[in-house]
Amino acid sequence: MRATIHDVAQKAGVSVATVSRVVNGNYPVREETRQRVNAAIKALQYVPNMQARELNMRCSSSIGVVVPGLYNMFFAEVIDGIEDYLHRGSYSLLLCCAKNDPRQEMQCVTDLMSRNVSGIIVISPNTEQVAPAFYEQLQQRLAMVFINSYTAQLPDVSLVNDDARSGVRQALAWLTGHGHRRILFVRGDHSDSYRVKEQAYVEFMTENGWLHREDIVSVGEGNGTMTVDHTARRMQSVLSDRSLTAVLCCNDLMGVGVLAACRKLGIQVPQELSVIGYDNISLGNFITPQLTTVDQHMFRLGSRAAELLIERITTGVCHQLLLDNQLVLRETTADCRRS
Amino acid sequence: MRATIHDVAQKAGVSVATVSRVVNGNYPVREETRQRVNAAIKALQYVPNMQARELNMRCSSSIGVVVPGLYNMFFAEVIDGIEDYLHRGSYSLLLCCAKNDPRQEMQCVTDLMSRNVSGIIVISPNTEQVAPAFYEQLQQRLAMVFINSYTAQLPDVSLVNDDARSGVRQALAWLTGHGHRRILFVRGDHSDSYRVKEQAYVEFMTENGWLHREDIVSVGEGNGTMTVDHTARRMQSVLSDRSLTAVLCCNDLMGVGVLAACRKLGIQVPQELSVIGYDNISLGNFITPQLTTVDQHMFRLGSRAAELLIERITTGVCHQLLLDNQLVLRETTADCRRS
DNA sequence: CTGTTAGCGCGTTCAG
DNA sequence: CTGAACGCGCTAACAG
Repeated sequence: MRATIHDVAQKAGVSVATVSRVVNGNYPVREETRQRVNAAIKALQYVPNMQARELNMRCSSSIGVVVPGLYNMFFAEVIDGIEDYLHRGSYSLLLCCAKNDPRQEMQCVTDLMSRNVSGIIVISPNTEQVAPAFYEQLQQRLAMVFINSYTAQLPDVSLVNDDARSGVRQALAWLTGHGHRRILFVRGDHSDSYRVKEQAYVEFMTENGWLHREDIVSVGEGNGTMTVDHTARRMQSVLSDRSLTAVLCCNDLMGVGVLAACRKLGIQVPQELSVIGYDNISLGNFITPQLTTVDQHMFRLGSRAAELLIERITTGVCHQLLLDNQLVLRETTADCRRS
Repeated sequence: MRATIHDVAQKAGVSVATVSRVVNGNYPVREETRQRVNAAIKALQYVPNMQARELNMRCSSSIGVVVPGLYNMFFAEVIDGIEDYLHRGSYSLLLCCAKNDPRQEMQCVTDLMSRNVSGIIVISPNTEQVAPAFYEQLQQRLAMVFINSYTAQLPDVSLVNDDARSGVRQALAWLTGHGHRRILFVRGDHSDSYRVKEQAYVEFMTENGWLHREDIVSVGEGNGTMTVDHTARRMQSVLSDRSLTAVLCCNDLMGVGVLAACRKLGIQVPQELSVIGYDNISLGNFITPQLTTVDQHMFRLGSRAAELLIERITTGVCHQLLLDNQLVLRETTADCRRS
């Protein structure tokens, strides 16, 4: 079937060691021999078997990435960043979808481990739901980086986090600075990041004495095919409370859902209601009115995570990064018209 | 570091062969021995090394997927379908982004090959631009499936194609059936699928004597971050030709770009101009007016491709599938108001 | 400069 | 039912 190093050696009339040397270029080889070997390689279309090489060298150049799903463009953009960085270091990327299910998330990680990846990046891990001991056991045996995980105190896991608290506060500061007081907070289930954002929301609103517990609603699954529709449907009843003048959503999919509901209910955005999303996926740019949102710089989130993973693999050092974000004002926000 | 089969054997006081047998459950092992082995496995947190196993068994349970990029949700949804199918068969997915560049596409394929994948799925391959011999050489040595490739006559490569000709004809039939005659065709560069769609367009328009060669324009890169903006900018001049009454785009990103241009130019959609996209990514549902488009059933495209790849790997048989698609009428299409 | 050899971790004969 | 030995394709000493 596929040519091996032996075939090449035989064809070139040299030993396997010599072939290995010209392939890897790590030891001197006489020019003429090199030529012969290269000719044989070309003739046989020889491609080195990494699997064998890595088995021998006790290392692996593939790394695993676990995502809840690909439906939310957020994940695609983060993966893009990861892939871009890894590719430069000639690592390769093993992708695994956890389907927003903690059980499958663990399964993915073990799968990946058995495939001998040298490290794993988990995007938005469900550390709350996953058996608490699970990641704790693993952290010493496997290099891991979590993106947007806010639960675990795992000293041997690197973290790359969007500064969700700051993002939420920026959004709320803008809204309250423009007169809004009753601000609906829209979150989803099963992700640590929703919890952290809610915390930040509660904190901010409490500080100012504006908290209404009933202004916090969940729309269920926040990253699925149905998120926009579910949100839109859920909002139809919620938004009938016309004392609300603004909405802050945990991601842009929900933001789009809110806008859809407004259209159906005849609520003018931003005149009657301001809406802010979170993430800044391109979608927000394409809709009308364009969605005001908090930019997470998803590509950077991914590439920094890849960077940290490689560092953790090669040096053992790990870091906790808190990346800044930025409120992007577009067309769904305006002064509060009511008092 | 990681426990090996030897460590387990030693701890359990048996031979490596026995451990292998209880792990794989393919040979009889005395119940008591099995228990001892399992205990050792648990104690050592032993995870079999697939890499070694597969090297030994001359097989591989990972398959490669090459995509031009992840920016267009089309690819994410196709990958979703692939991953879903593969996961059931406990295959795993090695992802590689070709960045819309034929050179990198070849690089990706060789990379993946050296990682010993047992097969590769290439989504929207650049068969035109890739060195023609490249895939031809490979087809016997590696199981391959192309998704939406319309060029190559490669007998050993399975194909899963959207019936682009039919999709384009459905769209044009609807438009012309509703009075439209001057229909702009918007395509991008560097993808075989654009060429095929253009062909179908030319064919259809010629049949009816309505072809204007100048009604075919390219917006450059069709799957990038900038596609929507580029399209929008390009359209500003193109759409000044007010004898055009409809636009057919090669994908939804371009469709959204056209809508953006219309908004800027004050062109009423669909009253003054009908717009049809292609793919049916969720985006089209979220914008206003909602985009009429041709649904490619992307998830199915992916899962069928995975299915064919597994079949090709296990039985050697390959197929060429032409999947049907469906015009989805939404809010960007209407009767032609001009004569 | 080059060839020989010993594993990397594992599954699988073949003997017991 | 179990163990010893071989080899998957490759790299890294060690000899020449």
